[in-house]
Amino acid sequence: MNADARPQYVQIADELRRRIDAGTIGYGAPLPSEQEIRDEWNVARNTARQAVEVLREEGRVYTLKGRGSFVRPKLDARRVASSRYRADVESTPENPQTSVTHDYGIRFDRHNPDAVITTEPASPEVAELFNVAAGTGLVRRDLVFRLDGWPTHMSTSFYLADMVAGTPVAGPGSEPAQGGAVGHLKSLGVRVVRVVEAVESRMPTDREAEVLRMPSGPVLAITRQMFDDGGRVVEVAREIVYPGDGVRLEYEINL
Amino acid sequence: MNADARPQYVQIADELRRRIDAGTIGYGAPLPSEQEIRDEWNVARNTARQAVEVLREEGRVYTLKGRGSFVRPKLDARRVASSRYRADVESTPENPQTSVTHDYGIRFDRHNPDAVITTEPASPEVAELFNVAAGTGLVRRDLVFRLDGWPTHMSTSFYLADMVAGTPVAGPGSEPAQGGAVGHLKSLGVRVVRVVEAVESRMPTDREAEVLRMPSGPVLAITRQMFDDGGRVVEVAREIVYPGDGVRLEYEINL
DNA sequence: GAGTGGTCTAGACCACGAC
DNA sequence: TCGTGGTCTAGACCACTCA
Repeated sequence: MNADARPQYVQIADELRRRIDAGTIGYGAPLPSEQEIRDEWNVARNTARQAVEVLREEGRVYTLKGRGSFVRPKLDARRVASSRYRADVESTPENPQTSVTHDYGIRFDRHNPDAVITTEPASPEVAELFNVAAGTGLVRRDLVFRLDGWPTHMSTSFYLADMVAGTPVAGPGSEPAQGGAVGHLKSLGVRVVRVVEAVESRMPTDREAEVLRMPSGPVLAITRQMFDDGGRVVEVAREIVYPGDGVRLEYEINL
Repeated sequence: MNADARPQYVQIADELRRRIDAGTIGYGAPLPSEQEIRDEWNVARNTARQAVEVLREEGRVYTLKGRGSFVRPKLDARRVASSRYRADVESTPENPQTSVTHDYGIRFDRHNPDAVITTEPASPEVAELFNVAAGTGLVRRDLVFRLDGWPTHMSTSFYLADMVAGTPVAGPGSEPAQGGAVGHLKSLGVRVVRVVEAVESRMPTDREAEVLRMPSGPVLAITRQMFDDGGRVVEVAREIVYPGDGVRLEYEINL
C-alpha cells in the first residue's frame, strides 16, 4: 500500500511543506489539525504529531496549545551587513533610515518596534561589558521589531543613565529612531567609531520563543558594544536575538 | 505519587542532565537505554524517548541506531575572534600557530584535521563568490577538525587551481598547516588583506550531523572570502560549519 | 541472539482557546 | 461545549550493532 520506503511521518511532513511552499497554506494560516492529518492519511495520532514536529523543528510552523499549528513566514530577505551601521551614521532628517531599514531594504515607516524603556542598576554581566562598576545606573530599552506584524527580531540594549537621562533616548516615543543607537548617540554629541559584536547560536528562551513565534528552532544572539572616539563603551546590547532561519550576518575583517 | 507538576519526561531529562553535569555520565559514555529509563522511572517507552529527545535537541547527547545515546562533550572553550586571522599572519616556523589553535588556546599538535583534497570545476555558486567564470578549475579541500578525537568543526574551502597547482596546498599532508589559509597563501607570495564572512544559523545536513555528531541542534555556517591586496578573491570557504552550541564568533567593526 | 533505537498503532486524560 | 494540542500508556514490528 505504500511503495515509498521513507517513514510515513516524513512523507506527510514533505507534503505539508510542499503545500506551504506552493502557497496552498499561506503565512499565518493554520496547518491541518492532527485530527485532519489522521483522517487524510489514515495514521495514528502520534504519527501525525511526528509530521508536524518535523516542520516545527525546521522553524516552518509554530504551535499554540488549544489552537493549532500555523505557518511562519519566510523572512529570507533579512540581511545584516557589517556596513549596516553606516546607514545610521548617514541618516538625515531629509532621508531618514536606520540600520534595520537598511537590512530589509524597506521604507522607514514599515518598521514599528514596540519599546519598553526602564531604568535599572547594571548587573555584573552588563557592567563588565560597559567597563563600569556593577550597580551603575543604566537606561534599559527592550524592543521588539516587526515587519507587517511579523516579529523579525528583538533586542535589549543599555545606555549610561548619566549620559542619556532627560534626553529622548530615555523616554518613550523615541523608537523607531532615525539612525538607531548610533543616531541616538550622535544626537547627544557622542560619536561611535567602533562596534564589537559577538555572535552565538542557541535555543531560544521561553519568552523569545513566544515573542518571535519560534517554538523550536535556534536563534542567533548578538552581544554588542559600541565605543566612542575616546575608547569608552557608550552602548551595550545584550542581546539582539534573531530567529535562526533565514538570517545572514555579514562581517568584514581587514588585516 | 508525583507532587511535581512538570511533565515526567522533563523531570527525567533534568535528572539525566544533572548526571551529565555531575560527571556521573562522562563524555562519550552511554546514557541509560530506553529500557533502563523505563525500569528506573516506571514509564512507558514513549515517555522515556521524549526525555532523551529533549537532551538530543539541546545538543547534549547524540544517538546511534542500534547502539544507544551518548554524551557529547561541552567544548565551551571554543571561541573565534575576528583577530584570529592575525594569528595566521604572525605564524613563524619557530612559533607555529594557526587560527584554530588561536581559537582554542591549545598547542599546535593537538589539532589534527583530516583532509581530503580534490580538483573540480567551479560550481556557479562558488564561481560567483570567486568572481570567476563557472567551470574554472579549483582545488577543493574538505577538512574535519578534531580536538582529542572530538569533532569541533568542518570546512570546505577552494583555491584557484592556477594559483596552487603543484604546491603543497594542492597535495596531501599539507594540513594542519602553519598559518591556515592565510599561511598557505603567504607561502605562495599572496598577501591576504581582507576577509569577508557571512554567518548563518541552520539545521545540519545529514552528513554534517553525522560528522559532527550533532543529530538535532543547529549549526553555525560561515561563508568566507579572502581578498589579496589587488582586490582579487584568492580563497573561498563554503562552508565552515560549527555545532551551534558553545560557539562564539567575535567581530569588530570600525566606522 | 540479545539489546538497541526507529517507527507505528489505538487508545486515554488533561489544559487551553474559541464559541 | 467542542476542538485543539500536551502528555502518557501498552503494546507491536522493524533495522541495526555487537558478541
